[in-house]
Amino acid sequence: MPDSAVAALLAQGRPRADAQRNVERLVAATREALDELGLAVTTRDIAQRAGVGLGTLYRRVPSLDALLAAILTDTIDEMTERAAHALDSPDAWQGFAEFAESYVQLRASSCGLHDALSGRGERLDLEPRITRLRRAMRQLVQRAQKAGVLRSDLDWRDVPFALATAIPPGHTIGLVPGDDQWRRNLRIILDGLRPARSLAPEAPAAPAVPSD
Amino acid sequence: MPDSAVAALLAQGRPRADAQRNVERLVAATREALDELGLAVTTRDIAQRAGVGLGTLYRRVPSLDALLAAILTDTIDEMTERAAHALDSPDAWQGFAEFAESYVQLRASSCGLHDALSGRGERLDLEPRITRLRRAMRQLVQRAQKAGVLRSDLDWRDVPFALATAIPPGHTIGLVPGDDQWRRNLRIILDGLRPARSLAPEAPAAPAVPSD
DNA sequence: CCAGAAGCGGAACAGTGTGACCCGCTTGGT
DNA sequence: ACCAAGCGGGTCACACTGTTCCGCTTCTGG
Repeated sequence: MPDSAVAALLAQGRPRADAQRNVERLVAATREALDELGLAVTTRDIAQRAGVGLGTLYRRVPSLDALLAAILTDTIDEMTERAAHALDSPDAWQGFAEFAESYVQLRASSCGLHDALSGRGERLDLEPRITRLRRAMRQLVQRAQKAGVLRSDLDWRDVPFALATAIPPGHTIGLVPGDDQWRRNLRIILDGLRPARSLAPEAPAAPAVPSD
Repeated sequence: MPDSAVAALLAQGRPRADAQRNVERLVAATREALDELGLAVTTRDIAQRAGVGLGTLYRRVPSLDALLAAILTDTIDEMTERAAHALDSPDAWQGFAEFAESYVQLRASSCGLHDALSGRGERLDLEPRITRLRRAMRQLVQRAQKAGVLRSDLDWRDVPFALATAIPPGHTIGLVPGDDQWRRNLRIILDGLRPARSLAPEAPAAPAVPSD
């Protein structure tokens, strides 16, 4: 039930057909704007994307924050479900890695979710849902550590941090991240999370290449 | 000459002693506020920290942006100098790793620098200085790759991205990052950047631990 | 087809926070 | 002791926000 919060927010008797259509547009537009703009979305951003006036937005929705909170609640709950599902995987590493991929992908593709999970947006009161997600991720990480497929010299909390940081923070030193930069970062991070593999020799190659 | 831009901005004949003192306070306060608040600093933040009125700020400084740009220019130039210095290290990996550590540390400890290098703050026209830093980092990375001490299956640009992402973006799923979280992340990332070390067996341990 | 209720758009409002300016008072240096 | 240089912070103009309101339009049931 990944849409339950939004459904609850917009519950109403029997709206007119055009009103129903506008509500759907509004929700879609909000998701879109939230993805692109993060928690800095404004009512005008949303109304414009939906091709709708401000009055229409406020007809169905008590406030902007209530709308954002409902959408984010559903998104977070969906992540939690995925984490719980990953616990069922027979392979502890594969379960973890697959979850990590979809977790990072979702965070990378939605600034709004990223903002919410990064502690911005306390005004939305999402802590209870975030707590559920955190617990599920903890189980996933600790299972992998106990199975010996994830470094045990780390606190489990280091793993969520490492995953969260796979998302590029905008540009970097003038370089524009590709849409798949999160995947490239995640590859490095997942490699770094595997148990120490003979800790490569300090300097196996030539000491320095003065050329260039 | 890491203070040249600030010095140039504030150049003046022979200010009165109290005026000179206030300018110094102002610069120190701006650095501090920039570290804590990032590019969102306001004139009031700065004046208050300096224990000075707004009028005093505008006496010496043409605009807030000019002040921020001068300070950030000097900070970026200092990073560039460190990168250039690291190129002199006889050990390509050590030179790279040491630079990486101070680079990430500086970004982690100064929101303002992090903002600037993350592409926020185009209004400040820092591109020329950022370009110099980027070039220096490229040399450092490619030297390490040629020396065989850094994975060669990565584009050099992936490395700045990986380093930039070591900085935790605020909280994560409700967990508060410690002051040294960047160091923990960096450790994972640096391990992931070393050449493939026998790519650990897929699942060396028990398939799953249903306990917990 | 039509009446009237439901719905609509967007101008308007109130609040906040910003950078920048100015001017009556204070202070340092000669 | 004089007075220019310097100071503080009240003030202005503006940008932008969430929300409300109301005259007009559109849907729908009979």
